[in-house]
Amino acid sequence: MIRLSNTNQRRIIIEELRRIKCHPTADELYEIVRQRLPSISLGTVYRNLELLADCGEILKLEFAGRQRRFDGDIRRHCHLRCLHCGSVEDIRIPGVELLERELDKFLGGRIRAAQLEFTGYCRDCAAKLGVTPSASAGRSRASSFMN
Amino acid sequence: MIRLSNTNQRRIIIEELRRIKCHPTADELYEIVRQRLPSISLGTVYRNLELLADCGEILKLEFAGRQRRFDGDIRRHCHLRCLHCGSVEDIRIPGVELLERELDKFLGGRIRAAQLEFTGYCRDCAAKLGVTPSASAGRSRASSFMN
DNA sequence: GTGATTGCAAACTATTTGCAAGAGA
DNA sequence: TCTCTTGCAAATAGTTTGCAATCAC
Repeated sequence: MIRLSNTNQRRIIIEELRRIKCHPTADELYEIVRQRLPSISLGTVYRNLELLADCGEILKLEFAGRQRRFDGDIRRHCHLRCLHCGSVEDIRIPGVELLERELDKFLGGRIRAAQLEFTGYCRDCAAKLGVTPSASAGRSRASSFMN
Repeated sequence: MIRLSNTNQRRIIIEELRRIKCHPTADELYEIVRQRLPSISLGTVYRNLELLADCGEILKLEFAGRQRRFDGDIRRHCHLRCLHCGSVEDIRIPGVELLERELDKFLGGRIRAAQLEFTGYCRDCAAKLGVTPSASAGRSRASSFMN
């Protein structure tokens, strides 16, 4: 694994990405980091996010929308992408660990990773738009994990 | 559902996308369509692909930060995205139907869709790069579906 | 005829890159 | 010291948009 030198910029980028619980785009993170390091440039943020993702320090989320997003939490978990605002939310679904273990069995050879992704509505948009579990009735299990 | 008028450009775009079995980008499809309709513009291809995806006639494959791809086959299936060349390949994995049925149980409420995506190497790149099933040994099931 | 669609070109957005100056080991 | 990294700005890549002309119904 590549050893990255410990610059102020890089350290603060990691710190802020780990601290916030959302999944910011490069420019969102740039604005956040700028509050601690006003002279940092957007290019530096992009370069570091790329490097850090290559090293496995952070996660690059490419499945979603137009803009790339980043996640400071590299533990395996699922994401829900909002169809309305494009945000990405961590999602815990009971029983999904079993599915993931099944998925892992497919890894090997040409396949290096498998991911489980969900699309729907984030908490905020669901509330604003009046999305309710009854919107797709008949799938009663759904309501058990949505809150 | 929106009713789209039947223009020559639109018809040929759908026909060609359904005919080819890969997952072209807008400009790849533009080049293909141009062989039948030399005066078509790239903008028209973009506009139609967007509309057709909105209508559910085709599938839009979005990977943030890279090029969008389109799929004329809207039946449920998995994709393998190549880490080397960025191409997207349909992938058939025995047993995946069971996983998908399990995934469907999560749908409802805020969650509208679940998808299973794989990353790794396409057939061509795997051959070129010498990627072999033994690359991640110990996961013996893997070789059973890779060819 | 009227609204939808087209070709063209310019605009826009996200991301990457070249380069000289500066920081880290 | 010497390489890696930074800030800046320009470049690039992919996509979207405005507009006048044209087409489908």
